[in-house]
Amino acid sequence: MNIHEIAKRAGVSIATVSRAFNSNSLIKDDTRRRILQIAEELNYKPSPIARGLSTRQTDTIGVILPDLVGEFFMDIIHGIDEETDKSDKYILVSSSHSKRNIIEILIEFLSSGRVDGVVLMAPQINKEITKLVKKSKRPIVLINAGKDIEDVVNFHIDNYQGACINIEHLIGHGYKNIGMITGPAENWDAQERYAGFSDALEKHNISLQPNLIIEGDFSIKAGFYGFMRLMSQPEKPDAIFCANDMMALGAYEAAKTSNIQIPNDVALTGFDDIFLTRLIQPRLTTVHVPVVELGSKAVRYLLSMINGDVDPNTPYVEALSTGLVIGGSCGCKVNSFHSIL
Amino acid sequence: MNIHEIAKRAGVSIATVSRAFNSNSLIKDDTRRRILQIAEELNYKPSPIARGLSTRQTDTIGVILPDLVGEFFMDIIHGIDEETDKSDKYILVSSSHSKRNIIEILIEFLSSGRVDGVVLMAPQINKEITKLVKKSKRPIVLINAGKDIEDVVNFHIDNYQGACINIEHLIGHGYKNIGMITGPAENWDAQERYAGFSDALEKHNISLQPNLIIEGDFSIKAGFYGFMRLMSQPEKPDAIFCANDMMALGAYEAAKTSNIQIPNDVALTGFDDIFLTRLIQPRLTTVHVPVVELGSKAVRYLLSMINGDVDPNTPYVEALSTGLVIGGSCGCKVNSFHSIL
DNA sequence: ATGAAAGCGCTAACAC
DNA sequence: GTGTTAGCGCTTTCAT
Repeated sequence: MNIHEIAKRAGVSIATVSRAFNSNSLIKDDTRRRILQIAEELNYKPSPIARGLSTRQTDTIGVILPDLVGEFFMDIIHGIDEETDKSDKYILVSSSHSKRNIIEILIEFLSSGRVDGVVLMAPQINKEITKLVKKSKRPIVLINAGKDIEDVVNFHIDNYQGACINIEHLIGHGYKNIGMITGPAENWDAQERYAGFSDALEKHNISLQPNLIIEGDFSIKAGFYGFMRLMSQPEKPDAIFCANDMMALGAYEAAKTSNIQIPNDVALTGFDDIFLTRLIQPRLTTVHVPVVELGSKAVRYLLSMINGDVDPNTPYVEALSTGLVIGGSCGCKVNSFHSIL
Repeated sequence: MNIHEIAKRAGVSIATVSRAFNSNSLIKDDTRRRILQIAEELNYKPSPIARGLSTRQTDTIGVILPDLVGEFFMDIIHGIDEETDKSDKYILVSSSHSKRNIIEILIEFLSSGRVDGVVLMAPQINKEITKLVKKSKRPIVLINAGKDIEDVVNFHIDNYQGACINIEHLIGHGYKNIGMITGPAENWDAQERYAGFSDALEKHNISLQPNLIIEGDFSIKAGFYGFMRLMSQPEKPDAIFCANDMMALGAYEAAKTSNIQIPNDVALTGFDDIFLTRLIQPRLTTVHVPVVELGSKAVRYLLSMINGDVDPNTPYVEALSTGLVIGGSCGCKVNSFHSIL
């Protein structure tokens, strides 16, 4: 069942059939209806592949992620799917978890004509990638590329602001000796969260005590041992900010092991708002990160680059701001239990 | 940069260039090398779109899922991605979460020539879907379609067996009054898990006590209230099998609320092996479900249907068997803590 | 072993 | 308004 068949049955040329499906052209309303009618009966839809060959448009968006495990990536995909769904676009998902590396996938996507544009998230955006992005014919939107990447289109979470509100909340509680278990030094999110922490303290004239800063790696384990070390010092912190929720969970375990009460003995906050934090007692006070929205905003922007609503060559950076989820771990009185039922 | 350009530079016809890239044809090894060499230098790759128009092959697999949130779906995608990656195939992911329904997506995928085959998971496979599947020109593999769906290709988790080993383990501990919080009656997984529970009891001559069976809906809430009801009866269970881990978590909360000790006062087991179960104390004894493998096995089979290694019209059903993850909640002595660090 | 040419199904000038 | 026709980039008979 192809365009010729429909043309024959409708007694028109294939061009007319094509016009009937590409609404904008000039074609008598009557003929269009008749053609669409016939097509409907024969269950005919123009082939996107063939159309793609002609128009260089495939109606599909490439999504490249560093990995495919974990809430974060799932939420990104979810956000993208929600948005592409509305515009009848499809998503081609690829991750660089194993042998294939990001660059290769990106090049393949771009040069093959498989996709009209790409949403790209890489563990770290380097020179090579930015060069590729800038000289690409197809639009590309980066996700979480780091806020220093400014000459491209980049949507990212405002980690700095998230850390600030987190710390200011702790300061509001009156804590003075605020410690932090950071993320890995080379990680950009981690750096921003640390910067927010440090600046928030400074802003409120609270001295940052180096011995209350411990470098972690975002793992439960790091949270566990980080907490242990912090609490076994002579000068203990009265509050600890964990750079992510996983480490906060490790800290909870450590607290339980050492019989330390949260928040009475020490307050605790996290970052990410993963599902798990709702289930522990007291519920963790953490920073909500709008990941689904990150995905949908990024792809919405990509779509408007594709259809020409915004100039693909104009750099654009948007930071999605975060919010604080209040649990009991910071010292607030909340009934965390109701939230899960 | 297209095939003509390469042909011109290599001083051959486009047919020869095409042959050079489609290894099987007969072409002088020398010419092939020269052509490939030139293509390499010019960074040329044949367009999959154009090739698709000719061959009706797109090297992409459609993946249709009921939703995109949650560990389960992520793991499925992960498994599929791992496998398609190896074969240089791409995956087009779509979910039917919102307005688009499964049938529409399926039809679109199949009729549009966008994909070479489909991995399909629907909340429930009905007559309409099976009909579509059977008359489809492109191969389709179902996931978790229910074990009664036998005239198609279907990979599913062996829920029955999982429930059996779970219950037999409890029986091994010596429990006699084993209760269950089931899943929703209309859910197929739930039915199988209940059947495994019931048959395991019967097999070991333990009477099933109707008042120890409570219907839940897989939610934390259902687990909470189910546990409460079970434990407030005159004849309490000495062990409770929750049809999924989420309900088990609810049960943990209920136990904590009511000051009931697990496993001393009552043993508890779950099903699914979600990440969370590793973090609670005592760690939950649950059934590990090989979801990643489910995805990769399904797509591997699909790929061999596509390349003709197996007959696409021969029905095939495979049940992936599950394993028991021993935590402390069933009464076993384990140091559950080490497992997370 | 290689080339010529006819598609694959559609779009988009251009012509009428 | 509608038809004709030349591509889009590739594969694949059929010749040679």
